[in-house]
Amino acid sequence: MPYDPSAFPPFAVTVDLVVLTVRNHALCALVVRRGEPPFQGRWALPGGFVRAEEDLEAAAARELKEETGLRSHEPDGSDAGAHLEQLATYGDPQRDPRMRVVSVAHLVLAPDLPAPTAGGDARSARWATADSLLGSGDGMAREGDQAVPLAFDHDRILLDGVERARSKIEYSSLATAFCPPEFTVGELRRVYEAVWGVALDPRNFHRKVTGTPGFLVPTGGTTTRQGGRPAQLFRAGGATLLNPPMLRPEV
Amino acid sequence: MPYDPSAFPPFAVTVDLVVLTVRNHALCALVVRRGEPPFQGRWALPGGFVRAEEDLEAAAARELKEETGLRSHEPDGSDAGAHLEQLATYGDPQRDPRMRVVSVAHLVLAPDLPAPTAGGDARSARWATADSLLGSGDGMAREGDQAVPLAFDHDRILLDGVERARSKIEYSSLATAFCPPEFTVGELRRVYEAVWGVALDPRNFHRKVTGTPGFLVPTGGTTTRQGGRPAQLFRAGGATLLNPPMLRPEV
DNA sequence: GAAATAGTGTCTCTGAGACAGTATGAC
DNA sequence: GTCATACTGTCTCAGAGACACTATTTC
Repeated sequence: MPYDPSAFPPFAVTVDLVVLTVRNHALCALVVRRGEPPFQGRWALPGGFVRAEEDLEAAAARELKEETGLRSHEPDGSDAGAHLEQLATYGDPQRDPRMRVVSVAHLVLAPDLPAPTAGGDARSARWATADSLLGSGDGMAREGDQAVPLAFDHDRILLDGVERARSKIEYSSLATAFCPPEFTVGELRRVYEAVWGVALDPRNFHRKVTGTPGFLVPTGGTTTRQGGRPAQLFRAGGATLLNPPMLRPEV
Repeated sequence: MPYDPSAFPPFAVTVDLVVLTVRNHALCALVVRRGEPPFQGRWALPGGFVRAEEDLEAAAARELKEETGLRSHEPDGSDAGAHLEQLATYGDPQRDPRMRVVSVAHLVLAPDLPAPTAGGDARSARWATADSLLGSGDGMAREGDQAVPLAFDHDRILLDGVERARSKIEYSSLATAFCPPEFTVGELRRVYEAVWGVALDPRNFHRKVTGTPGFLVPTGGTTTRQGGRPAQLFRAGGATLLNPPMLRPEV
């Protein structure tokens, strides 16, 4: 097939967002209720069309802002914005019943937030635990007792996003993206426990994270917001790749 | 922006391929010479348009077949095809000077092959070492003594593909995708050495790979094609994730 | 015989996990 | 005081890396 720009099939390109946070010791994802067909009334991942002169990452950052008010991280690392990275691209010809849509999914990791602000085209938005959305592996989202799958192929996209997050906090410092700017070792441990769904030994965890160079930087302050003995406050250090990595138990 | 399929910007969607192999103890990538503008006469990654009713992975497999004659791996793992996986998607509005093109890059890992068959729209195709294409980090492809960058943003795509391959053989059994169906421990070690650009201790490597469950399965045969004492032949075992992982030195 | 590659044994050091014990707050 | 959490120390075991040594081929 010659590379002929005048004869290409028409595609729509969208971005979809897997926005994850940790709330109440559980990994949660942001879902919005669809206001129009297809899948009207069903829950879906936030997202929308890429504009004609817009980069993919810019489109993802714009949708994130519109749906949650969150800013994404600046490349210089200067702000407290959420982490945003490209996840994967989904282009099954049948994934949207109306037309050919290729969606570039992005993964967003954010600290715990107030209730989401439903903006733009979303009738409503909410945080749902990843477990309830992914069900027992049957791809059904639980709403009350009713099992309803997410719209389009968003179950698959969410699963890929959750798995990316679970593996990436092993060898990178990304778990700090789920924490506020200052946090304790115990709070960071609860992030790992929520994302992996396991219990970790607090003593070994403490020794490990404080001993990994560049992971945590003490800020000097302390807090007792978890009760018990005051805990040192830390912020994320400059390291992005952890060496040695954090190991997920029972792999 | 409402999800309105009748008002979307026009996009072209392509697949580009980072096809890697190991030849003469060096990691090599497949490049094709462009026959038309833009970037006429320059080297580029193989690729082409996604067809109207074609899945992204199917388009990548089709382009691979057209440009190299290689079949990609069937999902049931029954054949000896090359490994193919999605890499990332590149959609800078300026990446193609003619129009808005979003390219879904795929990574292909293949055993050493005869000279590539230039098919379809490629004037010619060749294997070039990753080092020569990536230069000293300056993004220039060497041809003789002349430094010529790859077309479009293919330098960036190639770099991402090489980095994916380098990291993925650490924790998966994908290094066997560079080997013929039956291979020796020494041949597998030379794959790691070529991809990582390091020297590994043959004795520790042997103990490690033969001790990792599910990585290698002895076929019973032996070969002396490397000279010296006859070496056992192995084929890839069922394991895809290695536990414990192979560790890249000096990280 | 020399040279080359394959494969085993053994030592040391690092780090993960188990878990005892101490420190410091709220009540 | 009790309770909860933070933090430190110590033990054991697995595995990575260094490297001596043996095995089996070609020349």
